[in-house]
Amino acid sequence: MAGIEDVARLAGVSTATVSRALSGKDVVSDKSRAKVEAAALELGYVASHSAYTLATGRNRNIGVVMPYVDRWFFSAALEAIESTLIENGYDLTLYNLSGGEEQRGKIFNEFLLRQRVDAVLTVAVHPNEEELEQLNKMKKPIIAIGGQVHGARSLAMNDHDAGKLATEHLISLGHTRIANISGPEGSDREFNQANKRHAGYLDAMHDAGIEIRKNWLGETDYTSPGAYKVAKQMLGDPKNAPTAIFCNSDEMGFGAIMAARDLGLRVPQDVSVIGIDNHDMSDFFGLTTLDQRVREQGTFATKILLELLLDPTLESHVNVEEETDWPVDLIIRSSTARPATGVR
Amino acid sequence: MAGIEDVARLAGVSTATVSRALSGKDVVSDKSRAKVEAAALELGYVASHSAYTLATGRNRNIGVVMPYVDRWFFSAALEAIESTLIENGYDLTLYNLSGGEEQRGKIFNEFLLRQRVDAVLTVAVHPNEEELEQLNKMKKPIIAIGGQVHGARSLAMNDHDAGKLATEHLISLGHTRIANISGPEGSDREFNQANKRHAGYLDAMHDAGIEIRKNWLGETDYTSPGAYKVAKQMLGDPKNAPTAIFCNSDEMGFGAIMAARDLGLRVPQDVSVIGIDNHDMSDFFGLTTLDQRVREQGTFATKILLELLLDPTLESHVNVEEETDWPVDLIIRSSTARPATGVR
DNA sequence: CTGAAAGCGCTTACAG
DNA sequence: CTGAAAGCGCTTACAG
Repeated sequence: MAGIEDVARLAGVSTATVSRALSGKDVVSDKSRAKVEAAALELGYVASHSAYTLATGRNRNIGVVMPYVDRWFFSAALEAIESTLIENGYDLTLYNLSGGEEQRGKIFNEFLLRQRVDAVLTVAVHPNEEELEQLNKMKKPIIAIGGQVHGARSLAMNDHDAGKLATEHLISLGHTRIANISGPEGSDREFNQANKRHAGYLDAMHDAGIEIRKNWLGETDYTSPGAYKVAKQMLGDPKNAPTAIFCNSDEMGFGAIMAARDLGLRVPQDVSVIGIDNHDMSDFFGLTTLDQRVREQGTFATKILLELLLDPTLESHVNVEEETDWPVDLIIRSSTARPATGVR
Repeated sequence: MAGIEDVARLAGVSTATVSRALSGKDVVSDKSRAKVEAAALELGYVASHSAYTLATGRNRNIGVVMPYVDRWFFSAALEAIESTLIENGYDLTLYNLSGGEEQRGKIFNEFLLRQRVDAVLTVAVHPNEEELEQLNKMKKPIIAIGGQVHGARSLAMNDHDAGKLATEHLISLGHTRIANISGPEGSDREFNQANKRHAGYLDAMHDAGIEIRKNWLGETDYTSPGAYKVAKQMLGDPKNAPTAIFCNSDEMGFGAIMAARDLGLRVPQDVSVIGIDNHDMSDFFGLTTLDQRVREQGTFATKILLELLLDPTLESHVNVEEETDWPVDLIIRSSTARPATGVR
């Protein structure tokens, strides 16, 4: 590999001039610049990144931390983040927390401290105080999407309001027998959005003066098979079957739709189903949902981070608490409709 | 951030001793080691990575290149690769090619040449000769999964044989009216496994002496909605409807199953469906498939790469062509069965 | 077993 | 506009 010395020699200038000409952010005569560019091209010169980093303290690299990468929300966010970074000349170093506590500790106490990243973007990860402090000590800005982080910038939809809105959609259609399939409580790997969405459901029902029956409250993991099982139980109940189900996520919604079908119930004539996410498969299932535009969320957060890194006064406000509510769009498809009158 | 000098001062030794004690691969007296470790712990010292890299030429970082990250196969592979790397103290830098030719050029001609990665793992990406040569010039080993790469190590299932096996499963059940839904030809972003799987289907049919009708040959992108549309056309044909469909991927299989159901056909009584992948949702759909154990593939390839990097004689055989066939398992679920006799 | 010092390959005040 | 040189923070022959 050709080094800066080789280029300097071939161009007949000093390494300082090569550096200045190639970086473009310092004054160099047109003649020198041309010579340097020609030499660099001829030698196929690309500046060594570690030397650049050691000299400048800048990495042009962002660390992305997420609890999973093989689930839709996370991979979609990752795709958008990565594309935005590449466009801006940045690398992306991926850390996933799927390896349990030990792996998590390694990532926060070792990997992120090697000064390999200029900033950290977390997706639905809740760093604890100690972890946050580590990052703060290094003066690395952090931004979170998919959930709020205390003491840092974050960008997320309002889970409570989303749960409420989804439920209100069903109520406005005339449903009163509305169930909710919610997620597991307090997992370490994720924000507890399950409870918030569920709370929104409870509020909407309360505001509408609807009493909730016990069998309308389902809980399972965020998967289709989980929701399938729960929905079948709910819908098969001879006395208390709901006419509509609000699922905490679209993947759960798919399960509910399949459960209804397998019971011979028509969606939406017999059962309405609404989810949250706007998963890539939701259109295929005809699932009404709240679009949280996860890719845009990823792009937006990345751009904020990139701008932050350009700010020369960053030092003074590396991490400030700043919660931005990310708006959601209600997308009506073919899985929700007025309940059949008088039936069931 | 504390540097090596701070640790040396606190421990009362030279920086050389600190380096040796912490790396553990050189002889240091127990006493010195203890002092150094205590000092490092007290100061929260973590070696700067760029300095390490500049001094040693090693990055402890692997570049992973894939055409998508938000599709199941890729995100599942990524998850496995990342976990394996973290366990071994390596970072993962992600490059996705979704931004088109320009982005691809940037990645191969700039990012990968910054000497930021020790090796490259490609997933279903076919570097062209020029790209491969660049990588070779840098003496960076490359390993590919999800498709063969000429001039490098690769690990992939045999797409032709997989297509043949899937078709033979249907034939062995007694089907003769077997359709294939294949992928689009020659996409730049992927290996052309579509044609290979399709060729396997053709061979199996030929070997069994079954003549193929024109409407049994479907082609669409690798998605559920695409396959749904194609399958509906096939199954609705009053004269030539198949009794079984081999789909090039599981996601296509989901579409075919849904299409059959929407036509009032029962799976597998009226129509059998088989896919390839063993997608996370396949169990839920009851889809018979060929499991290509993508996560294991990712882990396996990563370990090969890691071992390669430990080999002191690597220089002499950085990239040699070495194609390993990755075995697949036929997983029979509830979407395939003998055709109903005499019906239709 | 240990330390002084060179060197990795850049960038950037500093001086001209 | 340009060059000589210091410096970024490590590792590792080399000598003792």
